[in-house]
Amino acid sequence: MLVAERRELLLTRLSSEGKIIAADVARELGISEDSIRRDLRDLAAAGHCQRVYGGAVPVSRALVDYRSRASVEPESKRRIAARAVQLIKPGDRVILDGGTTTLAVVHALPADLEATIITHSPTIAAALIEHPSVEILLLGGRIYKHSAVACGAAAAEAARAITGDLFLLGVTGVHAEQGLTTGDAEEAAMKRTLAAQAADTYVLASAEKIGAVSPYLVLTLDAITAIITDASPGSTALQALQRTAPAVMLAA
Amino acid sequence: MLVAERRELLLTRLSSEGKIIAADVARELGISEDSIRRDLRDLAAAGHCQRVYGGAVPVSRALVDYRSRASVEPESKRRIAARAVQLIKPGDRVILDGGTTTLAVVHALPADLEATIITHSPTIAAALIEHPSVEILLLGGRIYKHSAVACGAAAAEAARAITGDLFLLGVTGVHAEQGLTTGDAEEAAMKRTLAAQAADTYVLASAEKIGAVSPYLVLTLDAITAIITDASPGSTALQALQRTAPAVMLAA
DNA sequence: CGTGTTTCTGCACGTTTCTGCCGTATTGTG
DNA sequence: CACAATACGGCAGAAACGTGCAGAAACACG
Repeated sequence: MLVAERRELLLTRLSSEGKIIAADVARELGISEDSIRRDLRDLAAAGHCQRVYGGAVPVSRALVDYRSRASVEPESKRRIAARAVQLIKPGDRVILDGGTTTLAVVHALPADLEATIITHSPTIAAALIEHPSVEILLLGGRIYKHSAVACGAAAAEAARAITGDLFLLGVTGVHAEQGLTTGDAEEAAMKRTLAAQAADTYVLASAEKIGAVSPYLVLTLDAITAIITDASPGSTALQALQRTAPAVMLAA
Repeated sequence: MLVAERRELLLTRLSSEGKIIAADVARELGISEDSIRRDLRDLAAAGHCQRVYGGAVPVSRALVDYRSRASVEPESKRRIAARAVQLIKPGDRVILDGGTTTLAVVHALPADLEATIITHSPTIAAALIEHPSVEILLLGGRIYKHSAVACGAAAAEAARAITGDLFLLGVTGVHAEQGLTTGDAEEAAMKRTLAAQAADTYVLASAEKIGAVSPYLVLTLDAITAIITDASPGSTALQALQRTAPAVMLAA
């Protein structure tokens, strides 16, 4: 059996059964687990599957990436947020995406900043209420509990009624070829709509998002202004990105 | 079964049932409670759920925690909220006003309630995200910081696009002659607009609001269906109200 | 055909992760 | 306060992982 053939079989099996258990496949095919592990490692590197302990699962489930998320310390989000805040000029209309990274942006805003923050996240809006000077514009609609933001037709319509100077976007995957991706289709559409309303779009992505791919495309890399990340400059995923992305801003 | 698979199952179960009981899951899956506890601990560390004694509940993406905050709410608000919740029938479209009393209503909602909650308060919406089954419709607009709700032209327009079966209204003054009053003109107008969209309007007012008057009129008493309060039946203010108001429901 | 190179494969070894158990501490309940 | 349920940390065995290595197969090229 050819290697390529075997790997194809792995992918087929992955989509049909929703998972791969390395030990099982190795026994069925009569080859060592080492080879299967090597296959899975390569497939994962190519973005075709997600490696987990004992085997692999489809990328579509990558949103539950426990190991990497467990290692996400608030410190990295705080650094990224601090860098993002520097982009905001007094009087700007800032469109702020939902998510924990953008929530960190709220906490990083200078107390005397006079700007308008536009968001479709009730969580972000609720946090902003305590800020003394920013104006808050809330985009309404049906709340998707999965992502805790307003999505759908009503939210998109509300979004198209406004414009912003910059959009601070959060995604779960930033990949040199696959572009910006996230785990929910409606959410992806909403992010795209918001990006269309802003003069500049900045992506906020902590290190573990760099090189990752989620199921739904938000935007291609050429549609954004820059990526703000804390990924280490030496990482291969970041270097690949720097050859494709318009700009990469490193958060010290 | 893969570890990742099991943890995914836990999250699925968490969102579908609103909670996880470690002992139950351990028995069903035929593994030790220790492993489940370890899973829940890691998931909690990754921000996917919140650990509680005996298992886990959905994570608080909101500033206010769905459950724990309920324990620090004044007993009076809890009682009023409990009474108000009884008015909601499965499938209802409930318009929920902003404020601490209506926030207590969120915490008093049964976990299995299937209803649509419509609100112009980001705080209310953020708290509702924790609820396993209700649908949330957020009315957007400019956020007024003193009242922490969306008001103004855009919010009113969004409100006129929806209808509700009942409106749970919070005010700062309930007076036999002066009617229902509040402290902000824009806020009063928004409450009036919401009342117009609902078949029934119920006022939630703790004892100290009964007999009080604030600067801006929201509605006259004949425009509402009933008042829910915990005021003592003997108080003169309540007795005066009972001669004028359509109905007064006492929260035991 | 011969030879040097690359790729694939299995094995061995040390490391990491997972799991169940046990003793102890903590929490909830009456 | 007492009792039961639950949580936590440490421990040891098992399973899975990554890596380096060497042999085998496939390949490229003169």
